[in-house]
Amino acid sequence: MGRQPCCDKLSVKKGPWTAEEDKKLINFILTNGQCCWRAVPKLAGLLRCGKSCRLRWTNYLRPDLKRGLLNDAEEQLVIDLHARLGNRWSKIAARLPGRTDNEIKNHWNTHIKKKLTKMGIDPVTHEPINKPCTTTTRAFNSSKQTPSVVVDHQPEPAKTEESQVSSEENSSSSQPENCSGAESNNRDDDDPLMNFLLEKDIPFFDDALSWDFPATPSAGNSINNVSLSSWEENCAWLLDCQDFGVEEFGFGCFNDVDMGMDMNMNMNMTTSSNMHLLE
DNA sequence: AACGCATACAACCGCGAACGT
DNA sequence: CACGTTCGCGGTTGTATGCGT
Repeated sequence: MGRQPCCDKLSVKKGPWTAEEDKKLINFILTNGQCCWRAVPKLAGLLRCGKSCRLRWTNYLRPDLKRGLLNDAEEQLVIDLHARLGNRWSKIAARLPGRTDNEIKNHWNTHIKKKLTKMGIDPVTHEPINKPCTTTTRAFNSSKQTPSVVVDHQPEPAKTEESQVSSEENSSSSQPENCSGAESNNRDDDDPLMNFLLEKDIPFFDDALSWDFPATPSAGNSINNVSLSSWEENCAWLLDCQDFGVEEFGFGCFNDVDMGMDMNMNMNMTTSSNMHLLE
């Protein structure tokens, strides 16, 4: 039947987004909400394809994104989850509030892979390097850096792995790259912490405290000095948003609580790329 | 200062799943 | 149930920036 191109390639702009485009997209999404990405560019007056708009929004412009490098807790969590889920970045990202799959994927490829390799651990299989691939697979114990051995009892995909994750995520054809597809069997059911983590879509690591509506901006900073590097900048960003209609942006949720502390959480758009919005 | 290489990350592409008709 | 459309995901690429020589 042939796939219809997601957009008319000829009339679509590609490459880095400009501040103007960002403004248009933010303005549109916050005014109208996320609906039918295919229609967004037209309605927002952008010469981009819907796909590109969605990506830009979800990976970069969403106000609830954290910015900055993953902290140790997050990084360890990514490793743990990767050991269990493989390259299912979206699933991993779902456990890290404010982080995107793209961000985690990039961080994995640029930082964690190397780190694990240095530690003598194969970042793909999470097994010690130079160890031949066997039916025994390793997974990180959730609370420790050292890998814990989990015996792969049999090749048949055991349905005993943790319930939700397995049923939901094993349906994916993309098994982790672990040898002989053993990944699906290395979910240590006995690990209550990981079971909990994988069952709940709620923040649980230390840094998630920053999502608990810190009482004051300073309190927020003390909790999360990665993402809250510049509260003033966040304020400035939001104020700038007002210039192009943030009143209608639909941040109604912010009315309930102190604006400043909410921006700590939701407006962590402090990278230089975002700051171009201030210009 | 200039060049080349390495690194980090934003963005693109293609595929498959989900959904609607 | 078949087909078409849209969306989301994961892999990959392109480019800006940093660093060493």
